[in-house]
Order: sequence, then structure tokens, then C-alpha cells
Amino acid sequence: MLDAAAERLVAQGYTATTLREIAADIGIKAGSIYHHFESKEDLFIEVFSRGIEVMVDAFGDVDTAMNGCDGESDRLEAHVRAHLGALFEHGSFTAAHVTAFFTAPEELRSAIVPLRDDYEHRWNALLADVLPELDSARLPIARLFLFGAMNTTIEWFDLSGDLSLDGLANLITVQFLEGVDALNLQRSTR
Amino acid sequence: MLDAAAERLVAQGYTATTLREIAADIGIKAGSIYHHFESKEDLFIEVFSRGIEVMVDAFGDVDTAMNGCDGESDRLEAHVRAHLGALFEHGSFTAAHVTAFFTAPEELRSAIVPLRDDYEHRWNALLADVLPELDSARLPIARLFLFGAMNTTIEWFDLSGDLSLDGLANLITVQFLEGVDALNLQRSTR
DNA sequence: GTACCTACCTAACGTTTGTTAGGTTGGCGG
DNA sequence: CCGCCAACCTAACAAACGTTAGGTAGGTAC
Repeated sequence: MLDAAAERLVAQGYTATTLREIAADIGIKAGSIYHHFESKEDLFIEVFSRGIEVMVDAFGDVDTAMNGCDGESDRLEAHVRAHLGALFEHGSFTAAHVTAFFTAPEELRSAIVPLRDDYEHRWNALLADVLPELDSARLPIARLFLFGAMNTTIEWFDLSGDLSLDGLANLITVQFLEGVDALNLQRSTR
Repeated sequence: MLDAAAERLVAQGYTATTLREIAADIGIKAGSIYHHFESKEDLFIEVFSRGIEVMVDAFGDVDTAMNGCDGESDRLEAHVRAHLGALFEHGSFTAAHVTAFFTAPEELRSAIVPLRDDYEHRWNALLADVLPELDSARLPIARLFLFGAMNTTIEWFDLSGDLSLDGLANLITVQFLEGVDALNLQRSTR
């Protein structure tokens, strides 16, 4: 049911997604939803929360998997790969979060913001490690550039295309660290 | 009236924006809208079209203003500045387009796609000029990265803050061409 | 067997939505 | 002064929305 809600969110946004549609998707009636959630808002708070949860978990997994070892740029690439994985490989929760968060009413969003902030702080800390020479005032801006590049991939990237998620993560990381020209020198698309 | 519709669109998305709200914003009644447009869809097709029009015009102005002269990276930066200008300095049409396009119903979107494609092709041509050594298969991807960085600024950039639009355009261009590390070397925020 | 609980359904409620038919107003052309 | 037309209004329509009250089926506990 949460899955169905997330998929509808990605395709239609908050207001256009009706409880009757979600109910029909999983073979029940709209009223029955209220046995599990108090309101539409309540249901989607859960969906958005899971979207962040998936990202945070993926981030944490990378951190524990490679503590200390490997170079800093490889570490960044692994985290980019994890973020893309959350977007494309773990259901529609994260995708729903990224595309539909701003279509939700203000009261709902403010309930989610603390979780978002937590995730952003992890990235700030990571970037501070990877880019120790970067002016700390520009660090949030650099993060926003990176998020922009990663999150807009849901509007065009196709998992079944020639470019793999590993390849995409590599492209984004290299482009981010060294600029467009470096794209040519990169190992070929996997 | 189109202005009011665009502003509502930015703040609430397509479905959540009602004709009664728009009418109230400009001091008329909802039914009167139908004297100017055939339907809600029709009204918003006009809004989205203008959003692209503003971008295309801004792009064209830069092209004519600096034909031949100046370096290629300055030319790119001028176009980035023009795109940001369309987002922040010419009403809410372009901002509405970027944020709310995917919240509109499919039939409406397909009416707009040709205009979008036109704008994207202009950017592809520009990037092919600025980056002649870039593999042509990677060119659309590079453009999408750049669009991602530019368009997500509406979620965080504040016109009245310390960073000016000129400064932002410079940061994005440098970051795009040379990577994050180059941000430090850049002329200070204007 | 009785009590109870979870998961669902039916059927409606009040509200809001896009939309429409028909009426009113004011200004301009002749 | 008359006719006309654009711009607006009023008042309602059917449809769809989130939500709720009350009822039913099936399983588990004792």
C-alpha cells in the first residue's frame, strides 16, 4: 500500500493522487485506508519518511563498508552510487520524495524537514572530508550542485539503457570534481 | 491573470491550483476566466509556453549581443546568466515551468514538449561549440548535469542574499567546466 | 462456544472542483 | 441614440474529493 502510494506520487504529485486510486491499486476500498492511517496526510508522511530512510540507510552502509580505506574520490563516488541506488533500486519511496515533496502541503513538509536536514548534514560532512581545501562557505553550494545533478537524473535516466548506475555515478562524480572536460578521459561506460 | 496563475503554479502545483483562487487573486470570479480561455488546461498551456518563451528569448538575446567576440567560456557563462535571469527576473513563468511542469496532466505536457525540445537543442549546439573536444554521445548528459545545477537553484537561491545572480552564474559555469576545486580560485562573490 | 480483534466493506456526508447557461454592464462605432 | 461586443457576474450543475459511522467476515484466545 505504501508502495502504491509512492508510485502514484511520482507520477502525479500529492494533490492529484487520490485515496480511491491507491485503494484500487491494491484491491481494497478507499475507506479501508483509514484503518491503517488517520488521514491522507498521515499516509504520505510515512511515504516521505521512508524515502529519506532509504537514502540515509544507503549512506550509512557505504560509510561502514569502507571506513578508512580507499581514496577520497572513490569514497565520494561510492556515496553518489548509493544515492542513485536509493533513487532507482529500492522502490519508489526516494523517487517520490525527490519529485513530489514540494507538491505536498506545507504542514506535511514541515514534519519531514528535520529528517531532510539530517541527510544533508551527512553530505556536508562527507564533502568537508573529501574537499578539505574548499571554502566552508561554498560547501553547501557545492552540495546543492551535486544534489541537482543527482536528483534530476530521475527525469531522464533509464535503468535499462546503455549506461549503468555504476557508470552514471562515475560520470557524475568526475564531472563534479574535475569538470566536463574530464568526462572524456573517464573509463568507458559500463 | 497569467502572472497570478504562474505564481500559484510555483507555490502549489497544477492540481492544487484552482481557478477560483486565480480569479480571486485578480479580483474577478471563476466563471469569467472562460471568457479568455477554453479550459483550465488551455490556460496553463499558455503559462507553460510563456515560461519557455522567456528562456528562448533570453538565450537569443545573448547570442545576438555577443556574436563572435569574447572567449567560449565567457559565452557559456553569459548563457547561464540568461537562463538564471529567466528563472528569477522575468516573473514566475519560467519558474512555474521548471517546478510544476511534471505536475501537469500528460495531455498538457505533450503539447509543450516540442517547445522544450527546441530550447534543449539550442543548448546542445552551444555546448558543442564551447566543448568541441567532448564526445558527442556525452554532450546531452553534460547538458542535463548543467540543467540540474541551474534549475535546482529555485529551491534554494535567494535573490536578496549575499550572492548575486552574476556571482551564481559564474560559480555554476566554473564548477561545470573545471570542477569543485576551481570554485576557490574564482573571483569573490559579487 | 463466546468474546474479541483485525481487516475490510457499504453508504453516505459535506465540500470543492471544473464547467456552463444565461444575464448585466459599460464603452465604442455609426 | 441605437446596436454591438467584450468583459464580467450569478447561480447552478455533475463529478470527485477526503472523511466517517456503522456493519460484516474470519481468525485467534481462553
